[in-house]
Amino acid sequence: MKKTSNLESKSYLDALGDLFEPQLVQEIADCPFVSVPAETVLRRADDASILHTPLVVEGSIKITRIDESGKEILMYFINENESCFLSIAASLNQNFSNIDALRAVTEAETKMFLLTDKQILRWNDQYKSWRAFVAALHNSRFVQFFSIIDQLAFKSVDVRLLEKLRELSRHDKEIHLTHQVLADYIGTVREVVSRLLKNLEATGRIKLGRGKIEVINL
Amino acid sequence: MKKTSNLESKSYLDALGDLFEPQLVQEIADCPFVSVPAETVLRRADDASILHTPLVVEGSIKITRIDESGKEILMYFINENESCFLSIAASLNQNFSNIDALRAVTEAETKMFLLTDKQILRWNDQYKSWRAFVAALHNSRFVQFFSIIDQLAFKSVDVRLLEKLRELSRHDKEIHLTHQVLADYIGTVREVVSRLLKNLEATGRIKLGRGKIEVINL
DNA sequence: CCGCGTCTGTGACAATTGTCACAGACGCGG
DNA sequence: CCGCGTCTGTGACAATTGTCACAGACGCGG
Repeated sequence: MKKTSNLESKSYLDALGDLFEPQLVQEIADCPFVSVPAETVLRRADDASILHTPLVVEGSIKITRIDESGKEILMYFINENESCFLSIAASLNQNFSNIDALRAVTEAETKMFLLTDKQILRWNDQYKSWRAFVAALHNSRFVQFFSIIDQLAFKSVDVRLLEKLRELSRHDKEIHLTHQVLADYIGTVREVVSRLLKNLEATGRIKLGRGKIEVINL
Repeated sequence: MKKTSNLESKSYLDALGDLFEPQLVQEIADCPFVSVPAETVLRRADDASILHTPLVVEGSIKITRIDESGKEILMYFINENESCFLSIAASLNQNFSNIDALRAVTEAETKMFLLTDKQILRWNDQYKSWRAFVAALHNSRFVQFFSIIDQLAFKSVDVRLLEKLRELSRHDKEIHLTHQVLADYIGTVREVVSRLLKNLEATGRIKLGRGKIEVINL
């Protein structure tokens, strides 16, 4: 985690101007700005301490839930111009019941401002744009959680995999993920994913390579 | 749905005084106050329209999610001094992506004030106590959603049933629910619940009756 | 171009969970 | 106290999903 120059953060602040009042952008400018390499573990599953709330301006952070046995499932990503709704919730609620067993890892090189509890609490009273930002963030997460619950409660593993592949292939027909990661995304095990993918390949709907899946027609 | 007298709502307003500023309580007092009998369907799964946001002061509303095939799973309850986080979210976000396939049914006779979008939007800017209320509501739902996802992703049906029984028996050792309702709570089918309950009875951990389960030792 | 860590493939199998089809028990309401 | 709707019990079975064990392929880094 390296602190970078004020100069570098400048362009990101311009982009934040679309979200926040100038005065709030100014306050954000005074926050620590850090850049974190890809694949950095920001929070281990067994470590409930978060010191700062990240406001991500480039890259993304993958948040997964892990149970005692080590089984894992994807919860959501914190993308550009998003923040961590959980640490915001913790900041706004003194008696917040903390959620643990969450793991946070950067997907790519990720740049973010670090906010403190005090700031978040004050901004929530002071800035309408901040409240709108938090409300939108909550919405986005709620929608995702509904979707996860739907998938787990109602869809079989093969459908979950299919829909995940469709989602992933929306931007790029070539998906660069291992079967293990894909299994964690949908809450199953690698062997099952390998088998199902092999089926899809046999029917010509995808093409498999090491560490990648080429989507033909799903 | 019958409108009741201002007199009846009075005592509930006193209780709301613990949550909200006097001025906000006054505003709530001017909202329509209704009483709804038990087992009333407030919102069908296929009906996405909600006209008002309820602020429940007595009773509770069960919110379940239903998929196309009719399979159902319990999401959460709106209890006393709680509101519907989804319709609040919809009120606060013009571009809110609406969640459908949700069903709302009163569990008992339920009394509530009905709030409008406009009020919720204004209160959010105007009253700190309202913002705290909404934040606490969101927290509570997020915690519940995490728990549901955990259960579905990591726990087998028998464990889910066991934990649900433990939860339900916390207040009363006699649980008054049918196997079907219990199955919907944990996202499985009646036959499975019947079988698992029979096993628990065989090992002397519960006692079964028609429409009730007596918890001995779980 | 060798070696080794990672990733993928696959068979055999077990366990879990859901489906179907029915029987019978319960108890409310007349 | 009869009838009927609802609730529960259960067997037989199928399908899905996960487990284990292992083989082999890939490709990076020296």
